Amino acid sequence: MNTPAEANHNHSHTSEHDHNKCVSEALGTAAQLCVVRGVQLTPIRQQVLELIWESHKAVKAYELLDRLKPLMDAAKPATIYRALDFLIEQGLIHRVESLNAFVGCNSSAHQHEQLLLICNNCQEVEERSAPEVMQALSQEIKQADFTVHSKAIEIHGVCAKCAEMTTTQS
Amino acid sequence: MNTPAEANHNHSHTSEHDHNKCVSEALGTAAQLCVVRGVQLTPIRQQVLELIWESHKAVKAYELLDRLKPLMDAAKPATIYRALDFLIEQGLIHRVESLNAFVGCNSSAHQHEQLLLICNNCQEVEERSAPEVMQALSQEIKQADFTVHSKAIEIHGVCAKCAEMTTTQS
DNA sequence: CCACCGAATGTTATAATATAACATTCGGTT
DNA sequence: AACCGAATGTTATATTATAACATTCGGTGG
Repeated sequence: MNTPAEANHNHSHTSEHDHNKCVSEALGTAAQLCVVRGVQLTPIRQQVLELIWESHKAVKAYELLDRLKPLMDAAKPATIYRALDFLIEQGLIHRVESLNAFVGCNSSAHQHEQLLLICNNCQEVEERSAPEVMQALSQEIKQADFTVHSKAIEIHGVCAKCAEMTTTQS
Repeated sequence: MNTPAEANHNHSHTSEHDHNKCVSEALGTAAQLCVVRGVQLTPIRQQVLELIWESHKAVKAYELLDRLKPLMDAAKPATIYRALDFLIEQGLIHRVESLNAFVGCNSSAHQHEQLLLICNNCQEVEERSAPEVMQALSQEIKQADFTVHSKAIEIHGVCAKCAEMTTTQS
């Protein structure tokens, strides 16, 4: 029932990782978590999650909308934003604040507050749990006598792959 | 020449710090830095910086626009966004990515990449240089073989002052 | 002096992102 | 069958941001 739809993703490292596995794991975990939590991963929500997972790039809401429309004629902005709200609440995706965009979360079951390494060249986002950073951060926040609700740690730059490509090719 | 305009800011800790000093220091430093760098802190830019410094809260672009209009009749969105672009380039303000808003930077002369503690209750933003965090972050980023261009580290929650108020008052 | 240049600003229009508000559907209960 | 709440449908609009071209203005060189 997890749509076959292998398809024509042209993400940059087709050769380097089994993206179908990424997707099926993400969807499988999401389904499990929702059952456990007693919340509904409806067809719309599942579809949006699947669209987000088509790549490891951050995706814009209206880009998702454009991609959803052919599949669901009734899709409107609210359709997307509601699905995104749900997926974020459930920790299944990250909102990338510095891009107003969204990306799948690999570790939705464990934790959701991670470092995001955002490549300005290929747009891919790498999550890192970075325990040392989080530890130092907790210390700092405690010193400031601040009560945390949420964290956004977003690093922009160039990923290893792109750095290599540009130094090699130029 | 640094407008006297003491005025009716109703920021939350009038009694606790000399805000006029904050403002005059910020404007003074900005003026110096711009001279040194050979860039122009024009009247518009200075005015916008001053408006941002009216409080320690993050301010929205269109809110600034509304406040600028009475002072400069020609003000339009582009007026504000251009001034903001300049101030950000010069490190004189921070863009708060998670709020699409802006706040003065206290340490424009030294460094610009800081931790922002954003109070969801009073909207005030505290900058912290957090050297241990930054150190751990550099390590982590190096391990990921990632080349940094910029960092946004934004923590949302409740500041000490607001936490005290709510526990005391309720 | 004046022709020109670049930086800043003025001006109009529109793109891109996001939410509000109310109507409808639909499965599950009473 | 009547009702309920969660999800979705639908229309409208608010909010944030940029594009594109015109104008101003201080300085520089002819």
